[in-house]
Amino acid sequence: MKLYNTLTKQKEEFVPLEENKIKMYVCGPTVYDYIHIGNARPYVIFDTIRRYMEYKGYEVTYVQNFTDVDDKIIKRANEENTDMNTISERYIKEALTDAEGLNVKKSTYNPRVTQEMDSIIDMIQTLIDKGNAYVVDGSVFYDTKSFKDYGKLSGKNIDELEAGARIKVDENKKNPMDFVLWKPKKPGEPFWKSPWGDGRPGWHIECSVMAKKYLGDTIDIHAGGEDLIFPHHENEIAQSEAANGKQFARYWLHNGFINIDNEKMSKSKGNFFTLREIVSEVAYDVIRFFIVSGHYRSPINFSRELVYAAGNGLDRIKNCHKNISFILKNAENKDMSEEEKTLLLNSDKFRIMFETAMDDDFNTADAVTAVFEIVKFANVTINENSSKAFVESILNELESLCDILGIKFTDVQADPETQEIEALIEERQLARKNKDWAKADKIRDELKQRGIILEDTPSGVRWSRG
RNA sequence: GGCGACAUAGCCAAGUGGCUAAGGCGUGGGACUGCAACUCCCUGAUCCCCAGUUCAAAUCUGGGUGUCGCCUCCA
Repeated sequence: MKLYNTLTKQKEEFVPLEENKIKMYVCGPTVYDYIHIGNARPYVIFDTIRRYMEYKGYEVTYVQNFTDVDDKIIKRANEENTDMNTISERYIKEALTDAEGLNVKKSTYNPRVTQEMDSIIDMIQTLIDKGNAYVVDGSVFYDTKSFKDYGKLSGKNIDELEAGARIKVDENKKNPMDFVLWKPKKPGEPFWKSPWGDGRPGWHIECSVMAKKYLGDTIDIHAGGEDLIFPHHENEIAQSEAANGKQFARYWLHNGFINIDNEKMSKSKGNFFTLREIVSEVAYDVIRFFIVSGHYRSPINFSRELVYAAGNGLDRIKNCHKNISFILKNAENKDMSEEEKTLLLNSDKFRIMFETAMDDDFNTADAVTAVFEIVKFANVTINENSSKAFVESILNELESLCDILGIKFTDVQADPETQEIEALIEERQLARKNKDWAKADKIRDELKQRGIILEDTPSGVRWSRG
């Protein structure tokens, strides 16, 4: 398994620290609103990577934080005349709902900044003790000059950064590139007690702390959006490696951005969408399929047209699953024919194709192609005369690979409505037998009004909720 | 200004030296169907431009053009 490591800027063979175990940390959202469409990409991509690693037999400890202390959350709380916790609780819940909708597996841990204050204060104190941080008037700053590897992830040179610094310089800083670890409280804002006075932590320290607490000093994989490379991840390295005296993360993975109609999504451009807004028009699984259809490091463009095209492609996969599931129900329990045995032997190539793609830096676009190849294979080879064992085998293969990509298939469950629908289908079949096309079409149209799609096949009527 | 990414069919998107350049969406034609739907068959590329390296280049090198990102606590 090879993956592209931002730290070394090349694809490397993946070797975990501990055999068969993977410690993975993914930077999570700041919970001041519903997660946006851009947040959906790391959710889906790193979940897919996790699923693939688990499929390969690794035991993955997956940590994704929630940033629940932040200016934006405080601002939102003030706007709604409530407190920060109310806002963050609400949007953590909503983010988890969206994650579930996207079929993202639950994290092993979802730590929150507000619940890790003691550990945060401890690490800041360690940095001060080691001479990597300094206190000025209730603020604590990281001294970037004290960490000789500063810039190794982003490829930036600290002197050039200073020369080109466009940020307004805090006069308390020794150095423009120094960043805040602890900031003093402001009137009306939430605060915690610390040795340097009441205040709250800076943004970067939280991830260093939570990664250490839940995964240890050195972790296998640290992931997030590409915009986090600098300064967030660069600063995490500076904090963790200075405090712990060990390498922080062995592999750094970064996903590319989602653009909207070829433009960067931003509130000022008015092209900012929450996932919830999108989902009112396009299903979660279509969004997920859209995301895995491209390579995770490339930018992808989001537009109505492209998402609908992805939805059509996904329908092709779902139709295949529906069709062969339907055939399986009535398939004869007989020995596989010689032809089927030969075909089945050949079908191994799809799994190999899939794994080859995923082993090469998680090339989900090619993995999707492998799925389409199975779909084609199934559509061509499976029919009403196929043996049960053969159909079952292909179905399992399809489900297994789709599961890694997080594509799930919902069965038509037996419910109170089902009986009625099936009675109507019976009635229509009778009408068709009598060549009463008008009546048959009327029933089909009525069911369609209710979102029920009928399809006549050689082995009976197949129906589904559209 | 500093650092970096990308440019493949109408659209999306793999492929990083070597058979006829994957796959999907869409278009058009055909088969199947009572009509549909699903499905199947057929249909598509001077690989941004120029020069170079090589027996061989979409793939490597140089130059050009174009698009974009980070350097602003935005994934």
